[in-house]
Amino acid sequence: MDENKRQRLEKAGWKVGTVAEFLELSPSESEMVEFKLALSQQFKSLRESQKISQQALADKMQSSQSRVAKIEAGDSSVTVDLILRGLFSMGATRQDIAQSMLDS
Amino acid sequence: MDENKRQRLEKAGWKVGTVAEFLELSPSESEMVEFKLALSQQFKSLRESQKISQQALADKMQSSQSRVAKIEAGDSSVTVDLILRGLFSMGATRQDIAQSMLDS
DNA sequence: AGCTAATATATCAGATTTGACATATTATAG
DNA sequence: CTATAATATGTCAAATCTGATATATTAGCT
Repeated sequence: MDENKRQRLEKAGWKVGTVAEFLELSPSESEMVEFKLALSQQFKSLRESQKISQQALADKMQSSQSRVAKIEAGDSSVTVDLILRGLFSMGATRQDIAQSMLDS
Repeated sequence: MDENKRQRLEKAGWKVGTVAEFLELSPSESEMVEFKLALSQQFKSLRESQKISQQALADKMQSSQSRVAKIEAGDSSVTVDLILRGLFSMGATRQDIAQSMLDS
């Protein structure tokens, strides 16, 4: 956001800041959120590249379609463990995951 | 394990196989275990390199000394999320973690 | 338009994980 | 050896996460 816009918004009574500030996340909490989001995105693109439905993937990873949808939606009720389980179930390797973390 | 030893052990009535086979882990489960172990090790060496006690780290990451010990012991009751929380609390970056995953 | 597969969203009981705590064991220093 | 700090291990109630289920919404097709 440019400085002009920020000043206009603040003059109009809006609190302006980062998402992390708004949610009152500590630095390490922010990192966690970003990390999880990066994994979610890798998860979604990997599934799409394999052209399988959420249901098919759910079966493969022994979960449910709704959980897969939540993973891809970045739902806060999803753990990194579950996302990783999915990635590995799709055949991703440790290297794939590390590489994608470096890229994103 | 070399083939000779395997044959001797099997003759003696021992089941011989990988840890994964013994624990009846699917390939993706094995990957998860390895992944977690790699993170645990990074966690432990990072803490030791920073020369802080488990208790001090527990305070920093808002956990408890016993949980930190369990993380470093590779206890199965520990999630990747918790390990990551610790790593980020110690100042590790996404890049640090990815890099260490590639190395290990 | 309709039809249908795919995806999203909400809820919840059961399962798992957590921090806290107690206590045991192991280092490390004097 | 004896303190004592650090680490390990076990337990458990409370918090969190999960798969299942139902249902809503969207996408793709004729």
